Amino acid sequence: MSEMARAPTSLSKLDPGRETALRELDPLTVTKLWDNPCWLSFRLNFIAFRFNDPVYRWIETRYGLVRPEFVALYAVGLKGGVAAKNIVSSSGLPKNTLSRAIQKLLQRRLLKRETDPDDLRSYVLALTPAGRAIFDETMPMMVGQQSAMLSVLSEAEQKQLCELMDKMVIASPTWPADLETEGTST
Amino acid sequence: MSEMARAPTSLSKLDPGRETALRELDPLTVTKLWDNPCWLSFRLNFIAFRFNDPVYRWIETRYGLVRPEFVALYAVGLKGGVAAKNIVSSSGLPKNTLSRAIQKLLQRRLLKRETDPDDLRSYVLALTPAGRAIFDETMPMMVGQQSAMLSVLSEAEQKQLCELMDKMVIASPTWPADLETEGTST
DNA sequence: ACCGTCAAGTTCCATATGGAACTAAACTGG
DNA sequence: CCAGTTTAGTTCCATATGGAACTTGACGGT
Repeated sequence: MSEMARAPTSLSKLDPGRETALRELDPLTVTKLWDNPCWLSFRLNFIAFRFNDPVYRWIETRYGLVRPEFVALYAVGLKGGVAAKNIVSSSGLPKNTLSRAIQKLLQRRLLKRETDPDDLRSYVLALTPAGRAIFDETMPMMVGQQSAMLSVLSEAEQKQLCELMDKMVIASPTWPADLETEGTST
Repeated sequence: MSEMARAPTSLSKLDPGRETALRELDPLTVTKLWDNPCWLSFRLNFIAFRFNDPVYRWIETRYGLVRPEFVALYAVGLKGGVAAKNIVSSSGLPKNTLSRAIQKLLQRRLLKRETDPDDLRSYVLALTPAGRAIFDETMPMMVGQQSAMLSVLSEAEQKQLCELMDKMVIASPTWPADLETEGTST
């Protein structure tokens, strides 16, 4: 009961040089890192937040694009010809939120679309030159932030990290997407 | 210009057995994984979402606790005696959102607090037995989801992943938190 | 001891968000 | 080829969200 599970990396194993850096972190953060049975979730959310927060703030102040809008623009930038449903299922954002985001991008002429001849309910999306310009301008900033965050890892470690996360994403279709009320009894 | 950076793991290197699982993923997801200069961000957000979404839905339907409320409850459960500011800085949620969440938990007698004698502006938080009960019930479910997600990795790989993310979190105080308008010119 | 600055939490308010109902098109099968 | 069901995208509406201003207490210098 009072014996709480720990993350696979316990604090004691880290070289003491790092402990200086630790003083920068809130004590609760330290607990969430090393005295937390849910170590994965915390690390994911923490690191993702440190990327998303500055990046999306920059984009919003610079272009007036709110997060779901930029998600849509970025997705279309990566792969032209996609439909809203693809962006929904790859981003996890609700479809009405994305619908609105796309409307806004259409109004601002950053995106254009035409009905998909194979499915008249659906639209094929593409960036306008103005949209492409934003995509091209934001990319270096995002890559820069990513590099800064990864700079503490060696090349080999970065590759490892990428591969480990790959495996997880690939396995993701097998994960439970709904937890109903199972498990707690017994 | 049309030559786009790729993630450290290119698709071709993966054993073809996995390609079956890939068919489950939206084509745009596949692009975001392997034709995306920002591979880190996408993987982080994707995996985090696959954890957060089912877990928080379960908690909300079962206990009527919304996400920031559970974040607060979980934080106090991990480390009693913390203050709201600690939860703010470890979670990244805005402080007014957490203020409200804590109010709600106080009303529902899941949390109690008393003014910190050392700083009269601040409160020391603790779980009530009812709050502790929820904490104890949710933990196995969360750990279960985590295990399911990690099950594709070997023990050694899980440890690696944890350590790599550790390094990043520890280095996080050195990352830029604000991107101002620098970089894009030259 | 006093004044300016900063920090912890709260309150206000405009707006983003997401569930649910809706429209229109596409499959399904008798 | 016509009901019944599913899917893409939109609209409605109640509510969560987060920026900014505010209150009260701490802290630093003179």
